Amino acid sequence: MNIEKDSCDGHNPNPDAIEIVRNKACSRQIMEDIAATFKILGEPVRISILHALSISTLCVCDLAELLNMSHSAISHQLRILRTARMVRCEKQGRKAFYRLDDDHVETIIKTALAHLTEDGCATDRRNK
Amino acid sequence: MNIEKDSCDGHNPNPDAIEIVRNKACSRQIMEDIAATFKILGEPVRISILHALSISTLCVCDLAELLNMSHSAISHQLRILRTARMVRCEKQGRKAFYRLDDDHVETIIKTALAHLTEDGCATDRRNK
DNA sequence: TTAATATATGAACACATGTTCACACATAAA
DNA sequence: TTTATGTGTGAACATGTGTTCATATATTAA
Repeated sequence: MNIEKDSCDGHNPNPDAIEIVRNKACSRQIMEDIAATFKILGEPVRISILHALSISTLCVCDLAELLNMSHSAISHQLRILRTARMVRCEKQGRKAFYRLDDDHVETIIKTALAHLTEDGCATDRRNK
Repeated sequence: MNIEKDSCDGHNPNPDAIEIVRNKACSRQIMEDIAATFKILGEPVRISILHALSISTLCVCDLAELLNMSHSAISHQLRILRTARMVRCEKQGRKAFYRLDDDHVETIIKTALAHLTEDGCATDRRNK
């Protein structure tokens, strides 16, 4: 099949390579789900919260104290993490104690941390 | 040490739990580096680009064709991925062929994908 | 009951960021 | 050289999002 300039005006994409990728491509929905997960992990505050909760169960005011943030801001972030099923909430009296929902998130974070620290990329990339 | 209401106006954080977390806490810089990595992975377009490049080396117009985006938009995204050392560029003539820089990123994405698909969380979470 | 505590949440604001547009730059063909 | 091709990039715009503020809800103490 001699496709050369069909859909591209002036550009010559490689139809074979494109076909190979198309056949192995995941659905757009999967891509968006993966990205949504990473987007939630893409805020330092949320990473700090998850890291703290991986060490100990904490309530909102513990986290506010630890991260030097307002209770409102912490609560907003916890809501996002709750909706994403990354943390779980258990009420005791008027306090709400949070902990990680499962081990998956911690695994992902540790993988990324290993990626950043093992080969010294963290400092290199900071100076770009 | 009877710390009870020193720095918190009206709230009673648990000083023991906070101390435990503080002792194991990573630096803020590490948190920001981790979050920065995830933030880059937090866009569907970039995930799609990385996924495509994990299958085959591709040039800008291949990616534009595949993802149905403008060459400019693709180029902008590739710049971000280049700066983060997630993709590498090799020029051949007037074309620029891109591929993944190393295996770390692919590993992280596959971990997240496994996390989303293994227990059917992807569909559950979409309906929140 | 009333007052205080602990958390949750909607609105508004400020800021960050992805795409588009225009154009610049580099390379190959004519 | 001129022309076409392939990519890179700055500016502007629109959109998304995190924090603050105010307020609401729920629980405990007095």
